[in-house]
Order: sequence, then C-alpha cells, then structure tokens
Amino acid sequence: MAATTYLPASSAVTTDLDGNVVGMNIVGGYHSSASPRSAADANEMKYLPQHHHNHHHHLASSPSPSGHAVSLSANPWVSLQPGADPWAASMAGMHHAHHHHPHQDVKPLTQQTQDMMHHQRQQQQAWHGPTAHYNPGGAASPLQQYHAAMNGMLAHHQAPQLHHPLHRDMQSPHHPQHPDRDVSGGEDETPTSDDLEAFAKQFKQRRIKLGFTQADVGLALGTLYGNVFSQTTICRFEALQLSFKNMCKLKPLLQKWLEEADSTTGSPTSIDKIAAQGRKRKKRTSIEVSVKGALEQHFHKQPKPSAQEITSLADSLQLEKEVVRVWFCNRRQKEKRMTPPNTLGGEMMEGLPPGHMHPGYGHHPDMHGSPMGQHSHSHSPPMLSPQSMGHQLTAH
DNA sequence: ATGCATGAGAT
DNA sequence: TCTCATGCATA
Repeated sequence: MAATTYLPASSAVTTDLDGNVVGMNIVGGYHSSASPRSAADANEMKYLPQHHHNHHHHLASSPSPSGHAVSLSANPWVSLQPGADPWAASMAGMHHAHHHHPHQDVKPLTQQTQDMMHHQRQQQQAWHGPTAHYNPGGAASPLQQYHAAMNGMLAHHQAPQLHHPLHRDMQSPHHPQHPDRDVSGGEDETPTSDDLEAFAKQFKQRRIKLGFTQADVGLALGTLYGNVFSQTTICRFEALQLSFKNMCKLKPLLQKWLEEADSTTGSPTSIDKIAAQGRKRKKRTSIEVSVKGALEQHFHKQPKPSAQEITSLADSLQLEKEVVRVWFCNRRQKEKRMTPPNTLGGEMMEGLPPGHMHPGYGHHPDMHGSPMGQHSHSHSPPMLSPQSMGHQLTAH
C-alpha cells in the first residue's frame, strides 16, 4: 500500500567499521537523536506540510546548511567566515534577496551549468562543497596533496565550466575549434557518446583497481572541486544512466579525479563515509508491479498525460496524484538517459515483431533539446544487462 | 544498482 | 507544470 508517511530524516552519525566518526547532523530546526538508521523506519512521523523555517543555522557549529559540521580538515571553501555560510556567500553574488529554502539540498548549484551553456549570463559561479570531506588515503591521500598544492589559489571560482554550448549536433566531432585559449591542460571538446562510454568504462575499472568506492569518488570530487556527489551519481555515470549533457558535465571532473588518484600511488584503502542528510522526505512509495504495468501501458499511449488524466489515473490506481505525476516525470527522464530502458512494462503491445520500435531511442520526432544523438553503432556492454532487466520485470 | 523524491529553472 | 540534475532510501 502506498504508505505516505514521511521520514524524519534519520541517520545522523555514522560510525563505521573503522570507528570513524562522523558527522552530526543538525538541520533545519531539529536534529535527530544519534540513532542508527533503524530509527527511521521505526519512527514514522507525519510530515508537516508547513514549511516553517525558522532561520536555520546561525550556529557556529553548522557551517553549512547541509548540516555537516565539518571538522575533519581545513577546507578553503568551507572555511568561510563563521556566521556566513558558504551558501549565502556564493549565492549572494548571484541571487538577490530571494529567500532560500530552509532545508536546501546538498547540491551547490546545478541547473546553472545548463543555463550557462545556453547563454552564459554569469560567469561567476562558485560551486561550494558544503559537505565535509575526508581524505581517502589516510595520511597522504592524493587528494590532500593536491589540496595542499593549490592551497592558495582557487579562492573563488574554479568551476568545471563547460564552455561551449554543445546543443544538438554534438555528434559531429569535427571542427577542432580553437586549440588555444583553453584552459588548464584539460582538453575537452564535447565528447561523443562513444567517448563517454569508453571513458566511463575505463573510469570504473581504474577506480576499482585503485580501491575506491563510488561513494569515495563522490566525496573526493567535493574535496577537489567543492562539488560533492553521491554514490548514486557516480554509479549512474559509470552505467551511462545520465543524460548526455550531464555525462559531459561530469566527465571532466571525474577525469581530473582519476588523474590525481592514480598518479598518486599512495595508500588507497580508507573507507568511511559521511551519511546523513536530515530533512523530512516523503517515504518512498512502493508501487506494486501490477500497477507499474498499468502505468507503463499508459506511458506508451501518453507519455505526457494531462493533469486531468493523471488525476483519474491516479484515482483508478489508488495512488496519490502526486505519485503518479512524479512517476511519469521519472519515466520520461529514463527515456532520455544514454542507456534507455527496455520499454517493457508488464506486457505491452502484443503481436509486435521483435526488433522494432525502440520507444526511447531510434528516432524521436521531437528530440530537440534532448541529450545526445543516439549513436550509430555497436555498443553492447554498457547496455542494459539481463540482470537489471530482470529487476524491472521481476521487481519485488 | 535503482525507485521514488525534491527543487531550481524554464515554459 | 515540466525538465533536469541529483540523491535518500531501499532492494
């Protein structure tokens, strides 16, 4: 049954096998008790629709809205004046008096990159890593060294900007553009889908050999660029489950990390993580398989149902309208990933000669701003594995 | 590894 | 209200 309870945002401290710490989580206005995740499940408190937000952190102990009371190391980005959180600082430059949300997510800036790509209006965007960072290498991790090396600079800006609008047509890698004027030794003209595919592959391999987890990388990026990413994102990158554009954006970052990581032959075996992100988040509603099938079916008919359709559909399926709406949004996004889903719901159209019609692929009459152009040839490995497929169909 | 969710920006 | 980037929570 679609449970609609909301999580209080549990986990605060994560002590791990190593006994590493870490992170107390003080957010918004309340802080969960230092109870292990199980508390989250046990505690099902109803969500307060009221986004009351008393001015968050004016506490010296919470340097960032993310709630991560950093204390592991001195970080040029984080070490902004106390009282003035990095967010306010960076945002101030671009935003106006626009009030923020009390609970903001941990992502620094996002969409702006995209925005920037279309028409750069602002060139000053600092991606601050609100989160703490640890160092994956114990005493002298590659990251830390790197850090020390460029300690003075990069006080402001150093965004992994994707100069160049790559709009559609990114499939044609001709035109070397201008070899000069570029930046810090990291050439990156818009890569092709195949480039990305190859890179992702290589990246994953190197990463594993170096002994880093996806989560490690995510945090490391934060240390390097002030841009933290989750295990999820790294995972999706490796699996090419992001939009082409997003892949392009992340590639340089990961590439940079990779360089640092393997160039520094050090001791890579440190595993600790900082978890906890506190806030009230709606509990993940589990949609039954049969229902999913129905949704899939409708999706084929109408990928973009109107509000009304959603409402009635939600009604007939006994789901919240919002859940249905979001489902469609997510479903659409899936279609736009580099590795499209196997458009099969529960049964789909019958009597169709196999080997045809790829809903999210081949040729969309309206593939405008959509990511990448479907590459032409063979890519077999990175496609959906029978494994993941099984999940889709078998589900729980 | 992925499903459902959140939020900023664009429409 | 949609899109897109991203991630918590979960299987």
